[in-house]
Amino acid sequence: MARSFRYQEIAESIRGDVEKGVLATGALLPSESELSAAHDASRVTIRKALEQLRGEGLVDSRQGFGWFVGSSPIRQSLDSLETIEGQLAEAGRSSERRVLQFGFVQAPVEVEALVGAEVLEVKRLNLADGEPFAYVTVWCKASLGADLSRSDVEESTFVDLLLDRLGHATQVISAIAADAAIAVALKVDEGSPLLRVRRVTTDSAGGNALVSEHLYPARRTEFEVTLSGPTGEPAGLRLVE
Amino acid sequence: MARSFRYQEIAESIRGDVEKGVLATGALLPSESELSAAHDASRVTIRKALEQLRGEGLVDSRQGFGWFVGSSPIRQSLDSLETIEGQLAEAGRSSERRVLQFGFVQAPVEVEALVGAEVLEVKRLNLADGEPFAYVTVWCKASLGADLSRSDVEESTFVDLLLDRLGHATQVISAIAADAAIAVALKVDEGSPLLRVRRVTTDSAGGNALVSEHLYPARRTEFEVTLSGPTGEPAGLRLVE
DNA sequence: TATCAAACTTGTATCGTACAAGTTACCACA
DNA sequence: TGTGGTAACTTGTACGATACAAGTTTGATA
Repeated sequence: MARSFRYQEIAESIRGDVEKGVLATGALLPSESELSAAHDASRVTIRKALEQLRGEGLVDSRQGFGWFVGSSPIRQSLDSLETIEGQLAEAGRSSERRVLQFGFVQAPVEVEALVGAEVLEVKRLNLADGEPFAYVTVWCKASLGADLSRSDVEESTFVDLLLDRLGHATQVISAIAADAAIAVALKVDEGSPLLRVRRVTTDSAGGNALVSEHLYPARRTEFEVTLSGPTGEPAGLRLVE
Repeated sequence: MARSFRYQEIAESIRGDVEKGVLATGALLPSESELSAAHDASRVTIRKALEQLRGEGLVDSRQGFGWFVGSSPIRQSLDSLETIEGQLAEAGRSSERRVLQFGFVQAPVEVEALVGAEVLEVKRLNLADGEPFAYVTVWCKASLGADLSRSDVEESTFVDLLLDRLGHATQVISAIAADAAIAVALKVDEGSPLLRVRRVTTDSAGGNALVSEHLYPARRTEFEVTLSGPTGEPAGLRLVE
């Protein structure tokens, strides 16, 4: 299936050595030059393999010192967790998705500026184990929405449906109080806090394709962010239920 | 000061061409091969320069098509902004920090499990332009907190004070309703939604060092996340005021 | 007009080399 | 005996060349 590259094979080989060998954290690996000779590959390729394993938390290195077995097996599992999107899709697949509204409408002002005046508006309630989990509104650019049916959006996520036509996304996480209609749908008290995620997804050409708003009951939902260093970039972002 | 590399010089040169040239978004750049010949550098170096400019949002590319002037000048400034931590530190430096409580106390149960029974507890109100901006509680492991004075934490952030002794961090973003005491401090109505960030920061050895809770008025604060692809990892996470 | 192939483009894997910068071990000298 | 300098390692990174995969455009041909 997936083409196998030299550096991936080497990464697997090293992973095997590390896992079956003494797995004492801190144990030193052979130097890049030695690995290079042993696997008959250039140092560049060896590094690529090692950095992949570093990404998984299996090994780490210090300049001038060497590569050693990683110290924190907890981070390892944390980092390999899926992102929000993956988890949302997963939750969506394994649970009920109830479409509350489906049709072309005049876009709200703040949406019109992004994807045009006429949009496909879909309001959807996601349930997990029978309990309402998220209240989602998607405004989809008319040209993209033209091919979609109500049962399409009931069965799959927008991301799945349009995967190859979408680019990157920007999310804004905020909190609001539940209004009456949403409180009923999500089975929470009116005025209780909700996590709100507003997302703008671009199409492959760079224009805006989707605007969506996701509302989660705060009592049942949290976002978890892992930062690689005290001042570093987030290494992963996931939805915690 | 900063050593100048070939690819950085080339990036500057291309940036100049793009900015003074026709800045119509979508305008095509010379191909990598042509740039390679023009600057007498290998394609690898040209690519590195172009990818740096892509990181700034100035240019973008499509496989088989070419490099063109970036389409979204807004994203440009967005992406170059600092991460949450940087912004928090920035906000802290340029504004008032009022210490409400400082002392060693018995840790709350959920904190005790992470950093031990006795902790340095600091409650702090951050203000920007005289307005309360965040209500922060930090529980610091006793061994680390022993060296800190009240004026230390009033003048600097914990991250600044302990920078070289801290490792990575995990954040959880959630929403809660304001209780009476916090509503007064943040000048919001009791029961109004707050964004809550709970963070566990490890020390360099991998153990837990700090537990903190940051509360932001939801009406004034949001978190923004940029995703590199529809199902990709978050490329950046920042605090939007 | 519709289709297919050729000639572009970027994307990525691989080889090589050179040098900067951090770490360790050892040897000479006070 | 201790101390300092240096040599010999290590990783980190810049740069070069090449090969091929894969997407896009263009033009020739049926």
